[in-house]
Amino acid sequence: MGGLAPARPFTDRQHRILQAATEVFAERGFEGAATAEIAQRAEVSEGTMFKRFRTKKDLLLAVTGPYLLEIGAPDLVPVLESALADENGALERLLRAIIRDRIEFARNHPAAIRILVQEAPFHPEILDSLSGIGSRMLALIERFQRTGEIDPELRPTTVARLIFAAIVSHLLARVFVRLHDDDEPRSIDETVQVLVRGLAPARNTATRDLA
Amino acid sequence: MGGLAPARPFTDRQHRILQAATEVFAERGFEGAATAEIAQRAEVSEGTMFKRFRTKKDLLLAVTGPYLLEIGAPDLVPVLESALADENGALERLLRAIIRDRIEFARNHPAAIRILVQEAPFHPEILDSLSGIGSRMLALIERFQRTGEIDPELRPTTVARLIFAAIVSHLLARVFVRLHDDDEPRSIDETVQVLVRGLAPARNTATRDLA
Amino acid sequence: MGGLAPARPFTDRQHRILQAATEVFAERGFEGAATAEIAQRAEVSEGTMFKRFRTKKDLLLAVTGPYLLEIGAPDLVPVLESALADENGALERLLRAIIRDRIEFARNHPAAIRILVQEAPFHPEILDSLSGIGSRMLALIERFQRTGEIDPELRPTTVARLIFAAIVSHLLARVFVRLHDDDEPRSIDETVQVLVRGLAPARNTATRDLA
Amino acid sequence: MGGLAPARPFTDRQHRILQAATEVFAERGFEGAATAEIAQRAEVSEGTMFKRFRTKKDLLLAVTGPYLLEIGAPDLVPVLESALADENGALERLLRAIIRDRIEFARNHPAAIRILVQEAPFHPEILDSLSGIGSRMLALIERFQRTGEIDPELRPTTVARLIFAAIVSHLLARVFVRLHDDDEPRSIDETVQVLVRGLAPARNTATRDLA
DNA sequence: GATGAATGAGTCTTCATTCAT
DNA sequence: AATGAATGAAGACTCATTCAT
Repeated sequence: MGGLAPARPFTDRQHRILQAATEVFAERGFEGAATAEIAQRAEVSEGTMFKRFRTKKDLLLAVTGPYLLEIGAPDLVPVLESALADENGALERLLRAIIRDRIEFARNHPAAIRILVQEAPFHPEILDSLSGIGSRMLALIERFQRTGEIDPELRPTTVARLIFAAIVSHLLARVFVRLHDDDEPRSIDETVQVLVRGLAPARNTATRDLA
Repeated sequence: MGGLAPARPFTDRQHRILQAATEVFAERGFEGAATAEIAQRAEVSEGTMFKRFRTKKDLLLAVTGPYLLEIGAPDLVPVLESALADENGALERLLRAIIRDRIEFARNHPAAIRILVQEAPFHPEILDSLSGIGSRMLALIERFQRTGEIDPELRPTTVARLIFAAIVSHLLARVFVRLHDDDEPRSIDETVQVLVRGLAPARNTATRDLA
Repeated sequence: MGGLAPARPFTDRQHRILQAATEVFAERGFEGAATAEIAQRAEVSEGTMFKRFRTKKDLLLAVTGPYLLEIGAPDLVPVLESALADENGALERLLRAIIRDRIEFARNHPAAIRILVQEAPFHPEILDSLSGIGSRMLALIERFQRTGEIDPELRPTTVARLIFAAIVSHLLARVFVRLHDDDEPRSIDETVQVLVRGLAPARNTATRDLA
Repeated sequence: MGGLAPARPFTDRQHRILQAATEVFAERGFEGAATAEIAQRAEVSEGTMFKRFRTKKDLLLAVTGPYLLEIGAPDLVPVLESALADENGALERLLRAIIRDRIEFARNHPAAIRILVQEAPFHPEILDSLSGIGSRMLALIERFQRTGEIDPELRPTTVARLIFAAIVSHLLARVFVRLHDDDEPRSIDETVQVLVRGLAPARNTATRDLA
C-alpha cells in the first residue's frame, strides 16, 4: 500500500540478493559495501542485480524498507489490544509487551537494526520514518495520562523520548555491544519497573518543586 | 598523559584542517568523506594535510580523540563534588548537573557527537572508550543504592543503561532531529524527575513483585 | 604444472595488456612505469587491466613468469642431446648450440631480457629463478671434466660463471648496446673458441704454476 | 678536467648527502628512492639538499660521476706500467692486476656498483661512459696481438667483451649474489688461466677451422 | 646559509553502473 | 532473462621541488 512497498513481489534470486545486501551493509556500512561483494554472496551476476535494483541506494531502500514499515507501523495491534483490555496495570503490561516484541524483532533481524542505526544519520527518509512512531505513541501516552497511569504534568514528547530511549538502549546493547545479558527477563522487569514508577504521578502529593 | 593526546601541538593550519575534517566527517560519514574536500575546505593542499595526518583514519582519530577523552573522563569532578556535598537529594542534583554539562558539551560540539555516534559501530576503539564511562557510573550507582536513593534491588548495569539512555536521547534529539526544544529546562526537569522517581526504592508500601 | 603458470589462459585483451606492460616495463623500469600508460598502450581501460591483474606487481610477474620458466628450464633438451650424441668435440658443439639458442631467444624477446636484467636486483624471486640454471650447468661441467674436455683442476663454479658471463655478455651487447654486430656468426665462433681453449686441460706440457 | 667533475668541492654536509644518496639509491633504485629519505639520512633539510643538487637526477649524477670517471679512466696507470714492464707473461700479470684492482674497488664501493648496474639501462650517459673503457682496452689488446700473447685472428672487440664479462661476473657475484667466495685468490687464478689460455693463439699445430 | 612547510600533479587502485552477447 | 567484461571517474596517498622565514 505505501509507496515503499515493492511494486512487484521478489523472486528467489532477488531474495538472495536482499539477504546478501543486508549482510554486507550491516558489516561494512552503506559506503563501505561493494556491490560486487553483494552480488557474489548472492551468487548472482552484477548485471542481474542491477537489473532489478537500479542503484546501490535502491538496494539499501529495498533492504530497509520493510523494516521501516515494520517499525513505523509495527504489528503491535494485537499486542496493544490485549494489553489495553483491562485498565488495571495496562501501562505496565503494554510496556512489557512492546519491549518483548521489539526484542523478538531484534533477535530475528539484528542486521536490519545495525543498518537502520548506521544509516539513519545519512538518509533522512529513515529518520522521518522513525519519527512516524512518535504520533502513535503520543496518542497512547495522552490516554495513559487521562487514566492516571502517567503523570499528566509531563509533556508527552518527553515521555515518548524516555520510553523510546529505554527500549532502544536495550536493543543496542544486544546488537552492538553483544553484551550477553545473562538475565534478560530481569532486565525487562527492571526497565519496566523504572519506567512505570518514574512516569507515575506523584504519590499522595507532597510538594514537589523541580525548578 | 593519555596516549591519545597529540605529541605536538597543532599549528593554525592544522586547526583549520581538523575543523574542516570535523565538518565533513559529520556531514558525510567517514567513508563518505573525501580527503580532497577536507583539504579544500581547510584551504590547504592535500599534501600539507597528509604531512601531519598520515592517513584519513589518523584524521578521524585526531578529530575524535579529544572528545573521546572528554567523554571517557569528563571534567565532571567539580560538578560531582558539589553535587554530592550534601547527601540530601544528591542524586537529583547530580543527574541535573550531568545532563546540563553534557547538553553544554553537545551545544559546543554537535559535529563531534555526530561523528562519534556515526562511527562508533565501525571503530571498536570508540565503543571501548565509551564503555569506559561505565565503571565510574557503576561505582556512583552503588553508592546511591547504599544511601537509599536508588532501589538496591535494581542491578547497577540496568540503572547505568537507563540513565545513559535518558541523557543520550536528549543529546541526539538536539543533534540529529534538530528538534528545537522550546523549553529545554523543562525537558531536563522532566527527565530528572522520571529518573529519580523511577529509580527510587518502592515506597514503604506493599511488595510489588514484577516477575 | 609449475606454480607460476597462469591459472586461466589469457584473452586477447589480456595479451594486449601483457604486450603493453612488457614494452613499458622495458622502457621505464618497474617503478618508472605508469599503469595508466600501460592501459593506454593496450587500448584498454585501467579498470579492465586491474580486473585481471590485481596489482602492478602481478603484472610484472605475469610478464616475466613465462620467461623465468623458460630461462630456468629452457627447452634445450633436444639441443643438448644432439650435441652430446658424439663425444668428440661435444663441448664445442654444446656451447655453440646454447649460444645460438639463447641468441634466438634474445632476438625474439629482447624486452623480456631488459626487464629481467633491470628488475633482478629488486625482486629476489627473479634472482632465485636465475640461480636455478646453475645446478644443471654444474652437472654438465663435471661430466666434461671427466671426459677430459674441461680442465678438472678448475672448480665447476668458476667454469659455470665464466660460461654464463660469456653468453650473457653476448646477449646484453645485443639488447642494450644495440651494437649491430656485423658478423654475429664470427662472434659466436670466437666466443666458443676462447671458451673451449681456455677451459681445456693444460696441453701435455710443462708445469704451469699459477699463484 | 672533465665536464662531470664538480665545479666546486663538496662541503662536509654535501658529503653526507652524497653518502646518504648512495645508500638509498643502492637500496631502492633511482625511481624508488625518495629525496626526503636521503635528506633525512644525511640529517640535512630538503631545502639544503636541493640548494646544492638542483634535481634528483643531479644527485644521481653526482653520486655516480666520480665512479664513472674512475671506471672510465681508472688509476691503473701504475698498475699497467709495472705489468707491462717485462714482455714475458705480461698479459697474465696485467689481467691479474686489473682483476685485483677492480675487486678492491668493489670491496670499497659496493653501493656504487649496484647503482651503476641498476641505473645503466635507464641513463644513457652511464652506458656511454662505460663504453669509454673500450677504446683503451682495444689498444692494449691489439698490442698483445702483436706480441703474440693474444690470437691475432680474434677481433679485438670480441676479446674486450670477453675480458670485461669475466671481470664483471666476478664483481657481480660479490655485490649481488653476496656469494661468499671461500677462495677468492683461486677464483682469480682460474679466471686468469682461462682467459690467458683461451685468448692465446692456437699452438703451433694443425689448422683448426671453426666455422 | 639553512630550514621545513607547502604544493599539486601524479600514483596505484576501487567501484557503481552499463551493455553486447 | 542472465551474464560478466568493460568502463572511467574518483579515491587515498606520495613526492620532487619551491620559497618565505
